[in-house]
Amino acid sequence: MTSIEDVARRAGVSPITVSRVIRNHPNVREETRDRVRQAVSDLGYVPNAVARGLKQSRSGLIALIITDMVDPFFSVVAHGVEDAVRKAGMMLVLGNSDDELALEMEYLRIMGEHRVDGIILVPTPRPAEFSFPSLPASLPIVVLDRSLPGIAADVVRCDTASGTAALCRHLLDRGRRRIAIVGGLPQTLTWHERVSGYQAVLREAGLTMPAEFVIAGNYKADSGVAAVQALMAAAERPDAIIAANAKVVRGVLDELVTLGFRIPEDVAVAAVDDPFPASKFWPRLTVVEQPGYEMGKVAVELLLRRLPPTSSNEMPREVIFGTELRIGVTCGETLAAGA
Amino acid sequence: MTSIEDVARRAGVSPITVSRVIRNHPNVREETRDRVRQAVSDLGYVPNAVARGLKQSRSGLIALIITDMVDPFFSVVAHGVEDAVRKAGMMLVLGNSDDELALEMEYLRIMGEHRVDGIILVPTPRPAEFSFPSLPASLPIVVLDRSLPGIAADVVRCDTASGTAALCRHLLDRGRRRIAIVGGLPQTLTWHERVSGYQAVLREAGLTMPAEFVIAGNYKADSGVAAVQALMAAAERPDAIIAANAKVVRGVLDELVTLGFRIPEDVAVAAVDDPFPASKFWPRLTVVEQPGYEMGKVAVELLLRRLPPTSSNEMPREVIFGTELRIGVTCGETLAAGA
DNA sequence: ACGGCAATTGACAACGTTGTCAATGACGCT
DNA sequence: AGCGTCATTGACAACGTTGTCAATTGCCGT
Repeated sequence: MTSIEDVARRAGVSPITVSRVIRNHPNVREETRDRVRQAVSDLGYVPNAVARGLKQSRSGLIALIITDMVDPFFSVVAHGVEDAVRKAGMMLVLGNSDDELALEMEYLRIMGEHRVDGIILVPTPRPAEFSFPSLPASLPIVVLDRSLPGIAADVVRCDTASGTAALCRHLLDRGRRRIAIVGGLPQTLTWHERVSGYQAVLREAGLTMPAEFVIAGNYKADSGVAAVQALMAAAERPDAIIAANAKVVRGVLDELVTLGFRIPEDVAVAAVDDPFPASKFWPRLTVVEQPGYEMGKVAVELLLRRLPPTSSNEMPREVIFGTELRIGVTCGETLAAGA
Repeated sequence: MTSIEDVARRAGVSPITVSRVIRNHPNVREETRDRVRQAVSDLGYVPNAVARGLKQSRSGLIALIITDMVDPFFSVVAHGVEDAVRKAGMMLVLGNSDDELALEMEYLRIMGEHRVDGIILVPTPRPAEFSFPSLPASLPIVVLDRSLPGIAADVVRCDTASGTAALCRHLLDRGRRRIAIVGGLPQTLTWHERVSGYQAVLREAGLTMPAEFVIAGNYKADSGVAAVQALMAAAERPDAIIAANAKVVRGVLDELVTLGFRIPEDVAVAAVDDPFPASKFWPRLTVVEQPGYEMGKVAVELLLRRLPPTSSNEMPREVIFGTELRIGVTCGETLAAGA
């Protein structure tokens, strides 16, 4: 591999001068600059960011660890992160934890070893006593979408409690009276929020649902399938189902169709996150949308503030976004009140 | 940052011995090994992969450059790549070119500078005379999904010609006689393939479509919207539309609904790629699916073969996958033959 | 002509790791 | 006892870059 020294030799200057030309330092004579540029191009020299990273103790890498890169929500988040990282002149390193703690730990370790300059993490739930792997001290972390108690980190998330509440109110408005909520991963902040939003609205409306109408899962399609099977096999069936995210709603819809139920005549379906984002689609689901792209972008901005040379030591900051209700056709016409 | 030397000092050994312990070299006495491990843990030492990378001339990074990370197909491809890369003990660096040549070039440059060990590239179309940016020599590249003439690289792609042909035949079977195909990016191999599959079947069936029934685009939703507007404003409307990918079909469906057309009564809709993968969904689109996950996985395998120490110098290899037709409800009942 | 200043260029060392080779000691074999 | 072999450990240098500081040059004003 040709190095800066080869270029220097060819241009008849010292390696340092080559380095200056590459980094556009002002103090190089125009003529020297040209000579170096010529040598660079003659030799096909490509600067070595690894060596530079070693010398400067900054790798130029930003890590993103998400739980499910195929989930439309996280895929949009990742896009927001990618754009912002690139605009900052850095590179994105992506890890998919699949909501497995061991994998997340593995990634944190590897990324620490690679000296990424910062980490954006969607943490998977962990036992309270669980300790963080040894990371390079002062490696800034931004927690995204969920919470991670005991770590002093900036947080970016979305108020899905009020979003779910809006969904729930919409269903009540449409005359639904037996509403279930399904599919979120227990011990995640996001599932907890969604359930509280749901419960708050029902309490407000003076309604009580059977405990079996709240069914946790794993935020994946099979949770939706299993939940529908359980719900529709019971004596008292729901007339509406709120799915906890875009993948769960897929399972819910699938299984309802498979079992022969009509949507929305028999059961209304709504979801947090849009399985088919930014589209009116046909036929359109009723959903609340989180601003995933923005969330990713802001996470990067928070991270960059913590980086040298401007590295700020402010208190951790929490940025909370709102959601947007998008009404589709899966919640049906108004039914006669009272189920 | 604590370094291997600090650990060595604390354990009363030389840095090399610490290095051996970390890398599990066999030739270290058990007692020494323990002492070093203790020191590592006492000091919270994290090995520096940047320094190691510099010394060994391998970064442990694999780069993936895709054209649209939010597209369901590429998002699944990326997942396949991520899994395989992790299992190989490396890290994934992700770039999104947005089908812009300048961005792709920028990424290739940065990734070259970072000395990634290999690149998986979905190339965006480029003028024939366009030259590749100067990359470190011998940096292996695998071309994914499309083609990149003039580069000796392994290729992984999918035979969407036959897939599109199957879709087209299915539509003919259902009685459709005026079939349009829309939305692919001109000059991409994939769009070219899809159009040829379509044309081959029509030729076979002795049918001729107006030239306006083939409408290129940019593989994004707005291509679908624009195509529908053009098609449905014409005197002779199609009775079926094949969308070139998952995002285009979204635009197609949206715009058809917006304009008041019924699916499939007025127009059948089919697509290459599933906007909502691995689901029976409701209501189900008729699509041909590409095995994105497998494609990503195989791309990594091809790349790894080219890496030291086993680095193979075999001729470039091309792996071509097949597609699977999944029949949904958007192609409707059989119509009377003859439009 | 001379001191002072800015522009330009370079020497040296260091970032943290590991490949190569050598040194040391222990052990078994003849 | 003398030899070779193996396990264990370390010294040195190098990977490619850049921060720090110093040296050189040219030019200005007085």
